[in-house]
Amino acid sequence: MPELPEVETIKLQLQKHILNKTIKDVHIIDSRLIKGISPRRFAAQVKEKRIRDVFRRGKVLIIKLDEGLFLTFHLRISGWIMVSAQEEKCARVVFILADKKRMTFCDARALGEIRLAGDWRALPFIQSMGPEPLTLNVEEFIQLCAQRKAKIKPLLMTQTFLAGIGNIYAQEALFCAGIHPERSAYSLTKRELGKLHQCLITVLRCAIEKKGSSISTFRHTDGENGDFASCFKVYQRKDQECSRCQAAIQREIIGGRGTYFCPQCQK
DNA sequence: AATGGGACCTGCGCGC
DNA sequence: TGCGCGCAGGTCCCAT
Repeated sequence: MPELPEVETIKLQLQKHILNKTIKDVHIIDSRLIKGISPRRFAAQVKEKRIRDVFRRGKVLIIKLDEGLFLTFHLRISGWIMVSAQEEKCARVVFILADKKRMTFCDARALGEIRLAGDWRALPFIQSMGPEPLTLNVEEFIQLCAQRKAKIKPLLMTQTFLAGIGNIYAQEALFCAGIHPERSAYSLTKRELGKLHQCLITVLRCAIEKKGSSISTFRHTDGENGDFASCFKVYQRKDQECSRCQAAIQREIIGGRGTYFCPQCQK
Protein backbone atom coordinates (compact mmCIF):
# COMPACT_ATOMS: atom_id res chain seq x y z
CA MET A 1 0.00 0.00 0.00
CA PRO A 2 2.29 2.73 1.04
CA GLU A 3 4.70 4.61 -1.05
CA LEU A 4 6.62 7.68 0.04
CA PRO A 5 3.62 10.04 0.37
CA GLU A 6 1.62 7.60 2.49
CA VAL A 7 4.54 6.88 4.82
CA GLU A 8 5.28 10.60 5.04
CA THR A 9 1.63 11.21 6.00
CA ILE A 10 1.79 8.57 8.74
CA LYS A 11 5.04 10.07 9.97
CA LEU A 12 3.56 13.56 10.30
CA GLN A 13 0.53 12.23 12.15
CA LEU A 14 2.59 10.11 14.51
CA GLN A 15 4.81 13.09 15.26
CA LYS A 16 1.71 14.92 16.34
CA HIS A 17 0.21 12.14 18.44
CA ILE A 18 2.74 9.76 19.95
CA LEU A 19 5.93 11.75 20.47
CA ASN A 20 7.30 11.48 24.02
CA LYS A 21 4.80 8.81 24.99
CA THR A 22 5.99 5.68 26.74
CA ILE A 23 5.23 2.22 25.39
CA LYS A 24 3.75 0.34 28.34
CA ASP A 25 3.09 -2.96 26.64
CA VAL A 26 3.20 -4.77 23.30
CA HIS A 27 0.61 -7.28 22.09
CA ILE A 28 2.01 -9.43 19.32
CA ILE A 29 -0.98 -10.93 17.59
CA ASP A 30 0.96 -12.17 14.57
CA SER A 31 4.58 -12.92 15.34
CA ARG A 32 5.44 -13.45 11.65
CA LEU A 33 5.79 -9.70 11.27
CA ILE A 34 8.54 -9.39 13.86
CA LYS A 35 11.79 -9.98 11.99
CA GLY A 36 15.33 -10.50 13.16
CA ILE A 37 14.54 -10.97 16.86
CA SER A 38 12.33 -13.29 18.86
CA PRO A 39 8.90 -11.83 19.63
CA ARG A 40 9.48 -12.31 23.33
CA ARG A 41 12.74 -10.38 23.28
CA PHE A 42 11.20 -7.75 21.04
CA ALA A 43 8.41 -7.07 23.52
CA ALA A 44 10.77 -7.02 26.48
CA GLN A 45 13.13 -4.55 24.78
CA VAL A 46 10.42 -2.16 23.71
CA LYS A 47 8.50 -2.06 26.97
CA GLU A 48 8.90 1.08 29.08
CA LYS A 49 10.79 2.89 26.33
CA ARG A 50 9.77 6.38 25.40
CA ILE A 51 9.15 7.48 21.82
CA ARG A 52 11.77 10.13 21.08
CA ASP A 53 11.43 10.74 17.37
CA VAL A 54 9.56 9.60 14.27
CA PHE A 55 11.07 9.84 10.81
CA ARG A 56 11.08 8.23 7.38
CA ARG A 57 13.60 6.85 4.92
CA GLY A 58 12.15 5.76 1.58
CA LYS A 59 9.09 3.68 2.43
CA VAL A 60 10.38 2.80 5.89
CA LEU A 61 8.97 4.45 8.99
CA ILE A 62 11.44 4.72 11.85
CA ILE A 63 10.70 5.38 15.51
CA LYS A 64 13.51 6.35 17.82
CA LEU A 65 13.21 5.02 21.34
CA ASP A 66 15.30 5.50 24.46
CA GLU A 67 18.74 3.97 24.75
CA GLY A 68 19.57 4.27 21.07
CA LEU A 69 16.96 1.75 19.96
CA PHE A 70 14.99 2.15 16.75
CA LEU A 71 11.77 0.50 15.62
CA THR A 72 11.46 0.19 11.86
CA PHE A 73 8.19 -0.49 10.10
CA HIS A 74 7.79 -1.57 6.50
CA LEU A 75 4.13 -1.68 5.47
CA ARG A 76 4.76 -3.52 2.21
CA ILE A 77 1.52 -3.84 0.24
CA SER A 78 -1.34 -3.85 2.69
CA GLY A 79 -0.14 -2.38 5.97
CA TRP A 80 -1.34 0.70 7.81
CA ILE A 81 -0.96 2.20 11.28
CA MET A 82 -3.74 3.34 13.56
CA VAL A 83 -3.59 5.41 16.73
CA SER A 84 -6.81 4.86 18.65
CA ALA A 85 -8.33 3.64 21.88
CA GLN A 86 -9.97 0.58 20.40
CA GLU A 87 -9.17 -2.73 18.77
CA GLU A 88 -8.54 -2.41 15.07
CA LYS A 89 -9.31 -4.59 12.08
CA CYS A 90 -6.35 -6.67 10.83
CA ALA A 91 -4.32 -5.78 13.94
CA ARG A 92 -0.99 -7.65 13.89
CA VAL A 93 1.04 -5.85 16.55
CA VAL A 94 -0.31 -3.41 19.14
CA PHE A 95 1.79 -0.94 21.11
CA ILE A 96 -0.05 0.14 24.25
CA LEU A 97 0.92 3.69 25.15
CA ALA A 98 0.97 5.32 28.56
CA ASP A 99 -2.19 7.31 27.87
CA LYS A 100 -4.05 4.05 27.13
CA LYS A 101 -4.10 4.80 23.43
CA ARG A 102 -2.77 2.14 21.13
CA MET A 103 -0.58 2.39 18.10
CA THR A 104 -1.66 -0.59 16.00
CA PHE A 105 0.21 -2.05 13.05
CA CYS A 106 -2.58 -3.39 10.85
CA ASP A 107 -1.96 -5.50 7.78
CA ALA A 108 -4.46 -7.45 5.72
CA ARG A 109 -1.90 -9.65 3.98
CA ALA A 110 0.67 -9.89 6.75
CA LEU A 111 3.57 -9.13 4.44
CA GLY A 112 4.72 -6.11 6.43
CA GLU A 113 7.62 -6.20 8.83
CA ILE A 114 8.76 -4.71 12.08
CA ARG A 115 12.34 -4.70 13.29
CA LEU A 116 14.23 -3.45 16.29
CA ALA A 117 17.67 -2.08 15.56
CA GLY A 118 20.49 -0.32 17.31
CA ASP A 119 21.90 1.04 14.10
CA TRP A 120 18.97 1.46 11.70
CA ARG A 121 21.24 2.69 8.92
CA ALA A 122 22.99 -0.67 8.89
CA LEU A 123 19.82 -2.63 8.08
CA PRO A 124 20.48 -4.14 4.64
CA PHE A 125 17.39 -2.75 2.98
CA ILE A 126 18.19 0.73 4.22
CA GLN A 127 21.91 0.59 3.65
CA SER A 128 21.46 -0.19 -0.03
CA MET A 129 18.72 2.39 -0.51
CA GLY A 130 19.03 5.03 -3.19
CA PRO A 131 18.62 8.77 -2.57
CA GLU A 132 15.42 10.51 -1.46
CA PRO A 133 13.66 11.87 -4.54
CA LEU A 134 12.54 15.06 -2.82
CA THR A 135 16.07 16.18 -1.99
CA LEU A 136 17.79 15.05 -5.17
CA ASN A 137 18.60 17.82 -7.62
CA VAL A 138 18.15 17.50 -11.34
CA GLU A 139 21.84 17.04 -12.16
CA GLU A 140 22.08 14.21 -9.67
CA PHE A 141 18.97 12.63 -11.15
CA ILE A 142 20.37 12.82 -14.68
CA GLN A 143 23.63 11.33 -13.42
CA LEU A 144 21.72 8.48 -11.79
CA CYS A 145 19.94 7.58 -15.03
CA ALA A 146 23.03 7.70 -17.19
CA GLN A 147 23.97 4.34 -18.69
CA ARG A 148 21.01 2.60 -17.11
CA LYS A 149 19.57 0.34 -19.75
CA ALA A 150 16.51 -0.70 -17.75
CA LYS A 151 13.00 0.43 -18.58
CA ILE A 152 12.34 3.68 -16.82
CA LYS A 153 9.22 2.61 -14.97
CA PRO A 154 10.61 -0.47 -13.20
CA LEU A 155 13.81 1.51 -12.62
CA LEU A 156 11.97 4.30 -10.82
CA MET A 157 10.48 1.63 -8.55
CA THR A 158 13.85 0.09 -7.73
CA GLN A 159 14.60 1.13 -4.17
CA THR A 160 18.37 0.87 -4.59
CA PHE A 161 18.06 3.40 -7.41
CA LEU A 162 15.65 5.87 -5.84
CA ALA A 163 13.92 5.49 -2.47
CA GLY A 164 10.18 5.61 -1.93
CA ILE A 165 8.68 5.43 -5.44
CA GLY A 166 6.24 2.56 -6.05
CA ASN A 167 3.78 1.43 -8.65
CA ILE A 168 1.33 4.34 -8.41
CA TYR A 169 3.68 7.30 -8.30
CA ALA A 170 6.01 5.94 -10.97
CA GLN A 171 3.05 5.79 -13.34
CA GLU A 172 1.65 9.18 -12.42
CA ALA A 173 5.05 10.86 -12.76
CA LEU A 174 5.66 9.28 -16.16
CA PHE A 175 2.28 10.45 -17.38
CA CYS A 176 3.03 13.95 -16.10
CA ALA A 177 6.34 13.92 -17.99
CA GLY A 178 4.82 12.44 -21.17
CA ILE A 179 7.26 9.53 -21.12
CA HIS A 180 6.36 5.97 -22.09
CA PRO A 181 7.00 3.57 -19.18
CA GLU A 182 9.03 1.18 -21.36
CA ARG A 183 11.62 3.67 -22.53
CA SER A 184 15.16 2.78 -21.57
CA ALA A 185 16.50 5.21 -18.99
CA TYR A 186 19.58 5.98 -21.08
CA SER A 187 17.46 6.79 -24.12
CA LEU A 188 15.90 9.76 -22.34
CA THR A 189 17.20 13.19 -23.28
CA LYS A 190 18.36 15.67 -20.66
CA ARG A 191 15.25 17.63 -21.35
CA GLU A 192 13.04 14.61 -20.74
CA LEU A 193 14.93 13.72 -17.58
CA GLY A 194 14.59 17.28 -16.36
CA LYS A 195 10.87 17.11 -16.91
CA LEU A 196 10.62 13.72 -15.19
CA HIS A 197 12.55 14.98 -12.20
CA GLN A 198 10.24 17.94 -11.90
CA CYS A 199 7.17 15.71 -12.30
CA LEU A 200 8.33 13.29 -9.63
CA ILE A 201 8.66 16.13 -7.18
CA THR A 202 5.36 17.73 -8.17
CA VAL A 203 3.41 14.48 -7.93
CA LEU A 204 4.98 13.44 -4.63
CA ARG A 205 4.49 16.88 -3.05
CA CYS A 206 0.90 17.03 -4.22
CA ALA A 207 0.22 13.53 -2.87
CA ILE A 208 1.73 14.46 0.49
CA GLU A 209 -0.43 17.55 0.59
CA LYS A 210 -3.49 15.39 -0.08
CA LYS A 211 -2.32 12.99 2.63
CA GLY A 212 -1.66 10.11 0.29
CA SER A 213 -3.89 7.79 -1.73
CA SER A 214 -6.41 5.48 -0.11
CA ILE A 215 -6.77 2.37 -2.24
CA SER A 216 -8.24 -0.68 -0.53
CA THR A 217 -7.15 -0.69 3.10
CA PHE A 218 -4.96 2.36 3.48
CA ARG A 219 -6.08 4.75 6.18
CA HIS A 220 -4.50 7.55 8.14
CA THR A 221 -3.63 6.95 11.77
CA ASP A 222 -7.04 8.34 12.70
CA GLY A 223 -8.91 6.19 10.19
CA GLU A 224 -9.45 8.97 7.64
CA ASN A 225 -8.77 8.53 3.92
CA GLY A 226 -6.11 10.20 1.83
CA ASP A 227 -7.40 12.33 -1.03
CA PHE A 228 -4.87 11.82 -3.79
CA ALA A 229 -6.74 8.97 -5.52
CA SER A 230 -9.09 11.54 -7.06
CA CYS A 231 -6.02 13.09 -8.72
CA PHE A 232 -4.94 9.91 -10.52
CA LYS A 233 -4.46 10.62 -14.21
CA VAL A 234 -3.70 7.06 -15.30
CA TYR A 235 -3.61 4.65 -12.38
CA GLN A 236 -6.67 2.37 -12.42
CA ARG A 237 -8.12 4.34 -15.35
CA LYS A 238 -8.05 1.68 -18.06
CA ASP A 239 -10.23 2.59 -21.04
CA GLN A 240 -11.02 6.01 -19.62
CA GLU A 241 -10.20 9.18 -21.51
CA CYS A 242 -6.76 10.72 -21.16
CA SER A 243 -7.17 14.16 -19.59
CA ARG A 244 -4.68 15.62 -22.08
CA CYS A 245 -5.50 14.02 -25.42
CA GLN A 246 -8.72 12.01 -24.93
CA ALA A 247 -7.13 8.75 -26.05
CA ALA A 248 -8.08 5.64 -24.06
CA ILE A 249 -5.78 4.86 -21.14
CA GLN A 250 -4.14 1.49 -21.62
CA ARG A 251 -3.06 -1.18 -19.17
CA GLU A 252 -0.09 -3.47 -19.74
CA ILE A 253 2.16 -5.63 -17.61
CA ILE A 254 5.57 -3.98 -17.49
CA GLY A 255 8.30 -5.44 -15.30
CA GLY A 256 5.74 -7.81 -13.86
CA ARG A 257 3.45 -5.07 -12.60
CA GLY A 258 0.20 -3.67 -13.91
CA THR A 259 0.98 -0.38 -15.64
CA TYR A 260 -1.40 2.30 -16.89
CA PHE A 261 -0.38 4.92 -19.41
CA CYS A 262 -1.65 7.01 -22.29
CA PRO A 263 -0.43 5.39 -25.54
CA GLN A 264 -0.81 8.67 -27.39
CA CYS A 265 0.84 11.32 -25.25
CA GLN A 266 3.44 9.20 -23.46
CA LYS A 267 6.22 8.71 -25.98
C1' DA B 1 23.08 -5.44 -15.73
C1' DA B 2 18.45 -6.61 -16.85
C1' DT B 3 14.50 -9.48 -16.93
C1' DG B 4 11.31 -13.13 -15.58
C1' DG B 5 9.28 -16.29 -12.40
C1' DG B 6 8.08 -17.82 -7.88
C1' DA B 7 7.52 -17.15 -2.95
C1' DC B 8 5.66 -14.75 0.88
C1' DC B 9 0.22 -13.73 2.40
C1' DT B 10 -4.89 -12.45 2.37
C1' DG B 11 -9.06 -10.42 0.60
C1' DC B 12 -11.88 -8.36 -2.86
C1' DG B 13 -14.61 -8.09 -7.09
C1' DC B 14 -16.02 -10.33 -11.10
C1' DG B 15 -18.05 -13.74 -14.30
C1' DC B 16 -20.26 -18.08 -14.56
C1' DT C 1 -25.03 -18.28 -3.18
C1' DG C 2 -20.70 -20.60 -4.31
C1' DC C 3 -16.40 -21.09 -6.78
C1' DG C 4 -12.45 -20.06 -9.39
C1' DC C 5 -9.72 -16.51 -11.22
C1' DG C 6 -7.42 -12.18 -11.61
C1' DC C 7 -5.96 -8.57 -9.19
C1' DA C 8 -3.56 -5.94 -5.43
C1' DG C 9 0.35 0.57 -3.31
C1' DG C 10 6.31 -4.62 -2.09
C1' DT C 11 10.53 -7.09 -1.83
C1' DC C 12 13.57 -11.09 -1.88
C1' DC C 13 15.76 -14.93 -4.15
C1' DC C 14 17.04 -17.59 -7.98
C1' DA C 15 17.84 -18.55 -12.92
C1' DT C 16 18.97 -17.04 -17.50
